[in-house]
Amino acid sequence: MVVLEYSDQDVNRLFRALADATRRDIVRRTLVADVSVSQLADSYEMSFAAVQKHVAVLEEARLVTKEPHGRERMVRGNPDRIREAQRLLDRFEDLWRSRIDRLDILLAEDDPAPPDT
Amino acid sequence: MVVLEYSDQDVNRLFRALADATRRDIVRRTLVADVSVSQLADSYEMSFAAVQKHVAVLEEARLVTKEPHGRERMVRGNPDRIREAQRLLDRFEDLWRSRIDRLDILLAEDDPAPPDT
DNA sequence: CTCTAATACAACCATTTGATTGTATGATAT
DNA sequence: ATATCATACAATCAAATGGTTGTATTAGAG
Repeated sequence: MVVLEYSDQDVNRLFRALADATRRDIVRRTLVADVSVSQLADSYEMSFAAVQKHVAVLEEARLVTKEPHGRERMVRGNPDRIREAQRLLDRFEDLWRSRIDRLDILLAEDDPAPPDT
Repeated sequence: MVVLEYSDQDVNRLFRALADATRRDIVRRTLVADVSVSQLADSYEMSFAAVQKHVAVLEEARLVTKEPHGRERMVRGNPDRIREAQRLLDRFEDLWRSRIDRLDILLAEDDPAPPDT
């Protein structure tokens, strides 16, 4: 099994990009269907340039890709990157479970019968 | 089934807290075992106050809790909150899948036989 | 009781972030 | 050919972030 490794910077960018409501909304919309930057800009109460920057942050985080289509850029959500984020969180859960497991072993050891007699 | 709702602010804090390598490391360590703030501070190349602030950010995000134990505060990772983050990401995946499903329906409709004759 | 270790908290500072406006460029439609 | 729409990008700015040092408080050790 291939365990992909991520740099701290990379993971920082990923979670940072998700830490903004407008950006999360952009990701949602572009997972459902391809949308141009200007279509996105129409939806939010901020300047075109501001939306453009949010898209750029998402692109750096690889949560979306942009594809030129004539004079507009279609923004496409990247489901793989969402899954990568999920896998990163899975590792945290694994740590927690390993703690519980070790605790169980300890309890099993000194409660009913001493092990390995 | 209960669908919990989160405010944008709450989700922002959650992902923001995860967007820092030191903080992620603190979460990992405190999921594995309870650790005091000063024990944590010893591990990182920064001041005690800086580590204290990171713990505060994690606490605000509810990724850890602090429990007084004598003169020290034990920091404990909160696995439930990790799971909440995972569930938020699941919803993004759901959107993607719904897109695929709709696409499949479209393809099924006009390819082999027209539906509903 | 006194000293010290662990924490809390305020003030400060540099950098980053999230937004703005303005200007430039490229593709389309008329 | 030209006007316009979609985008890119620079400069600017206020607020938030991530770090520092210094001071105060509190609990435990000697």
